[in-house]
Amino acid sequence: MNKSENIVVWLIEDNASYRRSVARAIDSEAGMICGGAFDSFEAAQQQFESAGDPDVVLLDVGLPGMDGIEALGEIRKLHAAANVIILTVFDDHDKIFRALCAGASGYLLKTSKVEEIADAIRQAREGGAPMTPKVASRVLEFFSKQPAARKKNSAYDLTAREQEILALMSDGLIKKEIADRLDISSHTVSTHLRSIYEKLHVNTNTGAVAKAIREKII
Amino acid sequence: MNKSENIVVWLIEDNASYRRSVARAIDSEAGMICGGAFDSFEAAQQQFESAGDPDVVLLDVGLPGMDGIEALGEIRKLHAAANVIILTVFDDHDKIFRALCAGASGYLLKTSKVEEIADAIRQAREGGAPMTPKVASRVLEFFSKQPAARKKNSAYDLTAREQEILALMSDGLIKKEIADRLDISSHTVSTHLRSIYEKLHVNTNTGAVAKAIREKII
DNA sequence: TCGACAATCGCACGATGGTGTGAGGGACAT
DNA sequence: ATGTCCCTCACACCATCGTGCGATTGTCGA
Repeated sequence: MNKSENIVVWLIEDNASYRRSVARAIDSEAGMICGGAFDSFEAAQQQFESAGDPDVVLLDVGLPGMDGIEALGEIRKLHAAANVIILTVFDDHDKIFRALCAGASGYLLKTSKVEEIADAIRQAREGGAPMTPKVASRVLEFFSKQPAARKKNSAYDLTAREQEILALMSDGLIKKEIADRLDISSHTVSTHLRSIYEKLHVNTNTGAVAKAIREKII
Repeated sequence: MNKSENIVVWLIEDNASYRRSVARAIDSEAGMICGGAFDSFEAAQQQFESAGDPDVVLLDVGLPGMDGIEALGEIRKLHAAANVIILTVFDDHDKIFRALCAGASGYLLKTSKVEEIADAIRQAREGGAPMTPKVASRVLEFFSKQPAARKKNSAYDLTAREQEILALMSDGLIKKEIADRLDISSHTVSTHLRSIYEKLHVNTNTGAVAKAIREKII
């Protein structure tokens, strides 16, 4: 966050009048300030060093030039701490899905009232996921189409702790890191892994990870 | 929706005092009414015919008796039109994920203020997905771990040999076994793995295997 | 012809992992 | 109360791995 209490918001939007309108709405809101308004990602990019760091970026994914989703990826790389909220007219499944996968913190349609944008910015800073109802329903739809809500654990009878450790190892962590993360001894991790290997009928870390991911145990 | 303008809310929650507190908050809110407050799903079930139909159901997944997620499924079957909002103390990944897959319209933690519950009910009726920030961040996390978007499609530029070795390691083979299988020296396997790790930006065998499988490189 | 690169092989070091063996405490059901 | 899990921790031995530092081939395009 910023040293001041204000949330610094950047706006990347090619439509000049809409951009001004949103920028004004943000500035008139207490607790936040529009620190930059750009008509393309490239324009914003040049300011990333000179103009301080944004807390929140409002991004249109229908930008000319670079594809909006790629821009999102770039922003995330340049600025992992910033929350990126998509603000666009597109509500198709693919754009929404790709944006969320690329690390968007929220997804608003331009049908939203400008006053609601301020709320969304605050929500995003609190770890929330501000979404227009229409977008939210598509996200829920995605989950409800997920098959079977994941059955227990495919007959391997892993305990909760074992699954936890297996999951961490499948993220590439080594024993010591897992031990630190769970705040237990690395010897204990070894003991759990021993049980996991036995239950999965493998005898290497790679074998366990492969089986875990392939059979969707984790 | 109901013929009246009021949103009819049912509450299934075993803690009596919390139940009363929430019921009161709903009734005191304009535009909605608590049409039923039950301490278990079974109790609610008996009223499903006699007591009219709820528009929204607030459901605790930590109920005694039937598992909350199963109850959610039952409610969805008996009442496809109702929005079910989970209201619980549990914020673990598994419960959230299973609830959303089972068709929940929202997921609130009991740390929420009772006043926020009314907002959530309205959001749900508008097709939104009311979620406590903590829950929302877990949902986002889920998407950001989806490989779909970041697949520039094998943008990792692995050579054929590297892919071959990565595939074998993802089957649980160790270096020596891979060397034997390919009829090359284990040192050579080491060299290839070195390149693989560099290209995938990992530094452990498990990390490489996890990335390989999840991003469908192999 | 020359450089870039893939594929092969080697050695050595320290770090990490797998496994045998052992143990204590807590939760829970018979 | 007794036994059965689960989780926890410990030590030791050896295998395996990650990596820095080499090296020699062959292919392929510039």
